[in-house]
Order: sequence, then structure tokens, then C-alpha cells
Amino acid sequence: MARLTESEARRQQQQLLQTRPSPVGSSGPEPPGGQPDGMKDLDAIKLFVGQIPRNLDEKDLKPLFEQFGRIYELTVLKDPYTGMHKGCAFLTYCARDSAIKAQTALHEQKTLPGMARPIQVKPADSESRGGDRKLFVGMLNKQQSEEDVLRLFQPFGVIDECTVLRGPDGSSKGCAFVKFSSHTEAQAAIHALHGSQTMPGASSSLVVKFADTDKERTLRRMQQMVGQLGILTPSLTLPFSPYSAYAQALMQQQTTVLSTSGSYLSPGVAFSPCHIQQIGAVSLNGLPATPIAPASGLHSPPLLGSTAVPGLVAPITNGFAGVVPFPGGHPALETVYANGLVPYPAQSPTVAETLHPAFSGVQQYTGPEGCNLFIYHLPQEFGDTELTQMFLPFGNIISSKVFMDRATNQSKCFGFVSFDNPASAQTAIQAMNGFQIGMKRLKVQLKRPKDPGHPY
DNA sequence: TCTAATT
Repeated sequence: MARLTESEARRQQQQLLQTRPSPVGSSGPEPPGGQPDGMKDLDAIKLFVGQIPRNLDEKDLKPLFEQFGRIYELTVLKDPYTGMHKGCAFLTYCARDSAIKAQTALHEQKTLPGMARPIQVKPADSESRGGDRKLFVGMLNKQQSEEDVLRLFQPFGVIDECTVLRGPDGSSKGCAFVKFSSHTEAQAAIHALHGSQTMPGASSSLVVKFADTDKERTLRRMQQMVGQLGILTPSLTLPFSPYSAYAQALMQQQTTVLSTSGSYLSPGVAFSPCHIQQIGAVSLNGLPATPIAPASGLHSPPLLGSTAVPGLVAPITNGFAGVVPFPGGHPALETVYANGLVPYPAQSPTVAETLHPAFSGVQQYTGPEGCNLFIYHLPQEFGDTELTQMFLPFGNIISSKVFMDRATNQSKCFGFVSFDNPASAQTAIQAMNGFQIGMKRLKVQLKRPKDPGHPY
């Protein structure tokens, strides 16, 4: 535990070296929270504040933090789509040493009303220099505490942070995060400790690796989401990346959607704040409970509203999940058909339009090179529709085709999906390659380009 | 076995 304070000591030393007078305690009248107020030190530290009750806003928090010095800026983090309080904030004091005092006095020292864990007050991620220095430690035994982990890692450098992951009941999940003060130290620890020993009761040897980056976490979440729901959206004809507004909106809706998964919407269900409407959900880990319609569409499922949006309804009525974002919550969208379908805004391109080449029989099954994916290990039940839905989140699909055995009319468990741009294809590979469905893992890679030297 | 949250 002792070394945990070393980096803090370093910071305080640095602070002692600085000569500029700081206006600690000289707080005067200030504008409402969030607005930069006056001057701040050149070397001011932006603090991240976590474990804030969601009912407290800037003005509620100000008194707590003002006692350590004049606040330059205090911003509660809100979700950009829902405006929802994220339970954390950024705080910058005018004076650097106010930040240090606040961190010393508050970090892990006090628990705000209604919070299960103590308040967090520490330099924001944006303040930290130096690349990867945070490790994920797996295959610990569940009795090992932070102190035990610390002992294990101390020999390799200065540890800024050490957290054992715990469930709501406080029991260890058998893994931890350890943050070193430098990448080099972290690397040394990996070298020395990864696989070096097996903790009593653990099923395999100790895992020590760099923790997932945000990007990796995002992808993992997307995988989970796609796996659990399947996704349908008409707005994906717009330029799209995994971090676009749509993807973020989806992720933040995940909880909401999951909470109702397995049941179909009844008409008139309330719209969520960011206008995402769940129109039905089904677990995809297990495939849809109801048999999927033949991929060819030869036996169309019952259609409702098909006059208004020809070609659009079929993908939805197969029992797959649908999540449809509506930018701007148009009043007309409040209509929900009896089968849970929702009409699309007329001005938006429909899925039918998006998929036109594939649905109209035009022989355009490939996009430009780098845009075409080969997908193997598809579930037997997957048809074109399911393939399309599975890859819709990643971009604008020009075509998608599951290959069928001519004799048996059964899927050959592989297919092709073409996007209109290489970035979407790459995104889809990142997110879906190795994605587990049932017992199998999808193989998603670029389709081999036709070798121009060997036209036949 | 990848956090509760990082504009």
C-alpha cells in the first residue's frame, strides 16, 4: 500500500518547486458551474471526479469542492444524447495545489449519499502522459486482495493504482487492474509475471496483459450487443463508423433494450429519450425462438405495412430483433403497428433502397475491392436476411448473400457481404470476426480479390 | 477474467 502514495509524493514535490502564488481560498462570487472562471495555473490539474450521485449537479457539488480552493471549471458529464448524468465530473481548480489538496482529502475518503463506493478524485485520463501502463490481471484467486496484488507487482515499479474487480456483493471476480507509472514498468511486470504461476484454486496460470483500450471495449460491447439483439436500422445509409452517433446511441440504449428483451413491444410503448425504438427483441445467442423464414424470401412472412415500405418489412418479421433509431422523434413515428413494426420516415432512405441491388436481382454482388467480406461458420438457419441484419450496424450494405446448396436448399454456412466502402468492411471484421454464435465462431475476412493475372 | 464513470 505504501507505494501507492509515491506518485502522489512526486506530484507534491513538483508542486513545492513551483513558485507562483496561488489564490487558494480566495474564492469570490462565481458564475454558475461549468463556466471557466478567471485564471488558472498553467500547470493546473484537471481532476476526474467519480461516484457522484446522479441527482447532484454542478451547483450541488460546488460547495464540497470549493473548500479546497477556487474552482476554475466544474462540469458534470452528461450523455450527449439523453442528457443523462453520468455520475462523474471534471473539475479544474485555478490553483494546482487546490487539486492536490482535494484529491488527498476526498479521494476514496468519503462516500456521497446513496453511493455504494467512495468518491473518486484523481487526475483525469487526459492529464496522464505516457502510453499504455495499465495492466489487466486475470486468474487471481478470489481471496487475493488489493494488497496481495500490490505485493506481487511492486517489484516492477511504481504503482499508481491497483483495483481488484468485485461483484456487487464485494466478492472478487478473480481479476484486477494494476496501473504502473510507466509503460516500461508495466511491460516488465508482464514479462516476469504472465503465466509465471498458478494461484491456488485458479483454473490456469496467472494472466498479465495490458488492459483493453477504450476501442477494444467498445468493440466488445458491440459484439455483445449484436449477439444479443440483432440490429436493424434504416439510417445506416449515412456515413457510418463504429463510434458514430448511432453506435454510441445503441450502446447507451443497451441496458434499456436488454431489460425488455424476450418480449415484444405492444403498440404505443413510450419512446426513449433519444428516439430509439425497440420493436422486438430476441436472444441471438440462441437463435430466434421461432423458425426463421427461408432466406430466399420465396415464402414471405406475413407483412404489415408492406404497401408503404415494400421490401422493408420482411427483414423485421422473421422474429429477429429490431432497433430503429429515429433522429428527431417525428410525431408520425408514434404509430406502432400491431405486429410491433414502425413506419419509417418518408424522407429517410429505406432498407429496401439500401439493399436495392440485392433485392432487385441486379447482378451486383460485389462492391469495390476491400469492401467485400467472406463470412464462414454461419449458423445453418441464417439466410440473407439474417446475414444482412448482422452486418447492418457497420455500414451501408450493397449486397449480402448466403450460399445455398442447390440440391438440399440448405445453407452452406458461408456467405458474402459487400459494403460501399472499405472502412465499413474493416469495422465489420473487427467487430464480428471470431464472434461466437452457439458453438461456432464466425470467420469474417475480406473476400479474396479476383486475381487480375488469372481472369479465369 | 476487462471496472463505475474519462468531455
